[in-house]
Amino acid sequence: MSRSGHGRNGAPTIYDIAAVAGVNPSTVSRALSRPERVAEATVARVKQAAQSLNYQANPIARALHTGRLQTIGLIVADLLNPVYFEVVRGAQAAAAAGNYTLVLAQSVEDPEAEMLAAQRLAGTVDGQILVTSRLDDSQIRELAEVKPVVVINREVQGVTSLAPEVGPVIGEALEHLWATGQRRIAYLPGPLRSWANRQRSRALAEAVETRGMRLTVLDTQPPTREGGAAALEQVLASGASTVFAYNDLMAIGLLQVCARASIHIPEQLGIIGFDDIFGADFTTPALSTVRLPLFDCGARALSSLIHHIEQGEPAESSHIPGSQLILRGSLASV
Amino acid sequence: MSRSGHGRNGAPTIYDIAAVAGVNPSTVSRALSRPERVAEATVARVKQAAQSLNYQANPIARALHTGRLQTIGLIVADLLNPVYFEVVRGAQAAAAAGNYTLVLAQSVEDPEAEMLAAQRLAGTVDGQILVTSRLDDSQIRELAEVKPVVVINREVQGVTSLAPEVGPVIGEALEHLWATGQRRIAYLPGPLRSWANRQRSRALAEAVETRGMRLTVLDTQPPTREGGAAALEQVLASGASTVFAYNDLMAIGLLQVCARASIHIPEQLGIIGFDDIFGADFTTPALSTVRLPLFDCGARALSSLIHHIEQGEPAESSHIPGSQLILRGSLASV
DNA sequence: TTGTAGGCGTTATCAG
DNA sequence: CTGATAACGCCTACAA
Repeated sequence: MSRSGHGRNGAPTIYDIAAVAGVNPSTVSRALSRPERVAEATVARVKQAAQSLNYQANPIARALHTGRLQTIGLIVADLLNPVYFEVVRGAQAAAAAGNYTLVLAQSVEDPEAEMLAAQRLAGTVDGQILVTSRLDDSQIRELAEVKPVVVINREVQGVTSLAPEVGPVIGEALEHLWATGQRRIAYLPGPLRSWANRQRSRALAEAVETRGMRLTVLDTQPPTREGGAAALEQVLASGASTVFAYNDLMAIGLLQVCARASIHIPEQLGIIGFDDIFGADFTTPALSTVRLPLFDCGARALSSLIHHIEQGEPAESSHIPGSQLILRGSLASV
Repeated sequence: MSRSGHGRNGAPTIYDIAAVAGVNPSTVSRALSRPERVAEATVARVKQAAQSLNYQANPIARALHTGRLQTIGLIVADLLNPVYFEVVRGAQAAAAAGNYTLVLAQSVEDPEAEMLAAQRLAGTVDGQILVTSRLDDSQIRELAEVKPVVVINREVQGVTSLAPEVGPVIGEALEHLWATGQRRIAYLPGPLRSWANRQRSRALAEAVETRGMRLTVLDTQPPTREGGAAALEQVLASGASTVFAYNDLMAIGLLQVCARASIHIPEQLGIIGFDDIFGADFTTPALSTVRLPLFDCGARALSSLIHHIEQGEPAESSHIPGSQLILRGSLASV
């Protein structure tokens, strides 16, 4: 049977190489993937032939057998949100290093779309990373039963969970505020159902308490500039001298509305956000913020996943250190 | 031969469905992919069985035969550059709509890395999109011979090329400048080898000429904030009253260094950039800029690619309309 | 060390 | 309309 003669797409196959090198196709396969089990001379001839034909192994055919395509799916809620891009970059870097390819999908902030995307992806990838997932714990576990899964910015029992560590850096921020005479803090929350919001809110409450400062938790707002701007009135009413916003977008919205209302930052009101998004230092004054180790989260998620895929056992959950307090003009300096 | 009994990974196959539904596996395949060629009753039974087994077709096995994995590769030079966000989003949206999955890769601004990524990807994807590619025309054509390719922000003979249209909007910008009394314009170029830089530079020169204004082309600078800041001296020396920067990053760098030098924007110097990147309106004054239809470019690239893949013939190259002049505080108003 | 002979899960061709 | 059966390209026992 002539199995040779180029595949559908015209690409050469191991059969073509076999013909050129004068050996059996299976020998070609071996020579290429396990050269130590083939005579040196044969390996040389095969490699030569492969080179001359410009051979590239067909990953799909390989995957059909091994079950692995060397791809990892990354699902983020919203590609527009610059916060996620550092995660993507970190993951991309680690993927390239481990010889994996990243497959990107977007959930559009919609749990159903996210589940759909995840299930579709599950067939094509060797593992998945969910960033700030909107899914239920049970849905996530369901996905994790099929293929290895790592979640970022979330904690799910039984699934490798990675999140930036925020306790220490929030403590550091409060030390700074204390040193500059601030005693009354307000927290402007984001989506109450968000795990990150709860994490930040809780850590802040704790840190404030241990220092004997006063915390006012404002009403929740959408995690956007508009949301931040909308909070102005309540911020002023709270009597707080510094506002911690759930994220930089809200902080910037608040900062800009203050400028329009001629409220001086940081003299009359200090503002600090989370994320250190791109552009956080474009504002006047530049925004102080907590920079999270998002690149590391992405990279770590990937290596955890690769570990799981290749070793067969899930990696441990952990809090990723490396959060930094970024002091800029929106907070008074010592 | 018992072909049934769940695949390697435990997932049910068409053999399992066949057993449950009491038909031949090939009938299952047909009932699922071409129901019109199978008796209604049979289709119903098969679908029922599939549902009850929670069957999901294995895309890899399908791809082995059809040669298509329903995936499209997107290679960008640098994921950190927010300019690309919109392209990615547009592509992602169109991909989802066309039932394709986006595979993302990064070239790290390095032609060799880009070629490597493209070649690796070529095996797994049905087509590729190169954004602001650093490759030679010949290398791109080489890739295009294997799988369909679309390039964005570039023009390559023989390959579908998509780029934002900039002529009209630059004309519009100059009308505005003219109306506010500006006559002497400077252009602060980005990388001279960049196709986008040449496109912008040429369109600007043409538009200035037809209006009898004066254009000074400054020395090239890196396309970063630092590059923009570094140009200050030359900007002042040029005597221009308005600077067109190659991109927003440079424009913002220039704007910020002006603030430090107490040069009033826009009274003493008008500044306008390209891209309308995230954060362009965070500055004081907010940056005027030319917003490019990047989302559309991404979406269009995808539909062109899908057309090519499914119809077998390449789509036409075109300039994508929809560029907008965004007037903010960094230019004087009429 | 190398060749033979399946098998991976699906689709497509060809009879029946 | 449905059932065999042969690819798709690669991998891997097993046999030689």
